[in-house]
Amino acid sequence: MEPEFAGNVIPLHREPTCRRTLAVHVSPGQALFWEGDEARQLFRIEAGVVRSVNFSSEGERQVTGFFFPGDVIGVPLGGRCRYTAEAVTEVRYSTQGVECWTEELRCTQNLDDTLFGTVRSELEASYTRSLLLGRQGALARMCSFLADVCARLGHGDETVLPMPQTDIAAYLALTPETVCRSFRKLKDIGAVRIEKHDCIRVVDPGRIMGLASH
Amino acid sequence: MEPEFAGNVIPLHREPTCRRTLAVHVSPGQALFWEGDEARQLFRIEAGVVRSVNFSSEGERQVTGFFFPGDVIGVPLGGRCRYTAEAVTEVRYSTQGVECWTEELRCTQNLDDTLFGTVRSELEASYTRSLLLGRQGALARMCSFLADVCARLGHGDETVLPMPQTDIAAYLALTPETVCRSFRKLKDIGAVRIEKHDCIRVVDPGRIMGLASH
DNA sequence: CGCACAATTGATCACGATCAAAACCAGTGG
DNA sequence: CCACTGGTTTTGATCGTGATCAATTGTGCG
Repeated sequence: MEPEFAGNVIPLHREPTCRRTLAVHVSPGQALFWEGDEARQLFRIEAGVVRSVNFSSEGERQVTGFFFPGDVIGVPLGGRCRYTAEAVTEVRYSTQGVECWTEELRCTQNLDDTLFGTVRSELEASYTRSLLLGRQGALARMCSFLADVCARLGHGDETVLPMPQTDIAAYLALTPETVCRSFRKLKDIGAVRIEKHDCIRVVDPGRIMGLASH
Repeated sequence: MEPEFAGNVIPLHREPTCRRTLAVHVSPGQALFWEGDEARQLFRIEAGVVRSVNFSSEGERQVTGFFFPGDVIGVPLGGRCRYTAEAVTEVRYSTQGVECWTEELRCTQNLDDTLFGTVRSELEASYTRSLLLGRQGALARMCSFLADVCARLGHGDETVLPMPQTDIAAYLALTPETVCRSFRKLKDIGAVRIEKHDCIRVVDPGRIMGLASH
């Protein structure tokens, strides 16, 4: 696209030519992009929680990942979005054109940071869930999940889960009933506290991690 | 040609400076690399089947993916190998240093092909398994898996499964017994044929795909 | 208040895990 | 060629967990 670099050379360390869109807002339930869309931009989550959702051919819904502030999603692997990204909470995000990103890739010195720093969110997501669902036992899955979320949010010792139990169920391939009952067990042990029916606080991550190993 | 690019430009379409190692062989059960190793090279599978294996903290074994000729594995996401790669059958592969790969990335015109063409194998692997394990019902999981393997191997209509049932079980988070019984059902239906106790042939992919949707 | 939806609790049931044992197969050595 | 061994597959019987069905409570919101 740049006329001054004809044919076979490209600049190194050039300033990015396109800029980042700041402060876009979406409300809970709304989508940032849809499965099958052409992937034209990267989405960087600035605030809030996003879930990735996939529908099987039969209309069966799966939540395949959760994304938090700092995560970058929408990487064009194969040119298309592989899932629908929905806001779980109120969300603020910024976007960046893919051309801009690939250009950055070319210009950067340290590919490892630029490339995998941004792509990592999505990759870790399927990787993590794949391992999670490999565990058998509802409680073990729950605890692995909770440990992971606490680690990623990193709000010190106590963490309030930012997503509803139905989403957790869809993510762990369990029913809402089973998720609820598992939370009850954890409450009885004293690993979590359930305040206001909707707001679950993890108070003993250590205990959780112990149960995760089963 | 070379000296005129001083400082801030690099040539495009330059010939790679490092070459590919050809024709390395490993026998069934042997590892190409280990989980936790520093990722120093890419492995391109030329012949045979490779499985990726992860051990949880408790020593629980999970097969997280299968890789076939043409697939490239060992991409340094985060600098380290995230799994152990074991040969399922007799395997022939070639390697390429990561520096060489990142250099290619810089030189290439079409990032999409170069970058995601090589990285895709691993990504698709966790992505696919994540969705697979999300399905409930042993038979649905089995059939989704079989459909996927047939599609990737693409040996026309009939496909002979190149991995033992124990590996399939570890991949689908099922027991060998359950996998065996599922195969029996598929045999009774006429979707697969079991020849020689060890060698399973998929004869009706259409039927399989129907059952996959459940 | 009334509506819609998430969370909760209980009762029942089915599926897949588990335990146990036999059959099958490949490789090795007598 | 046959006996022996180790690993995978197969089959059967039992058990436990999580799905399912059903109903109530809780919660946010117009």
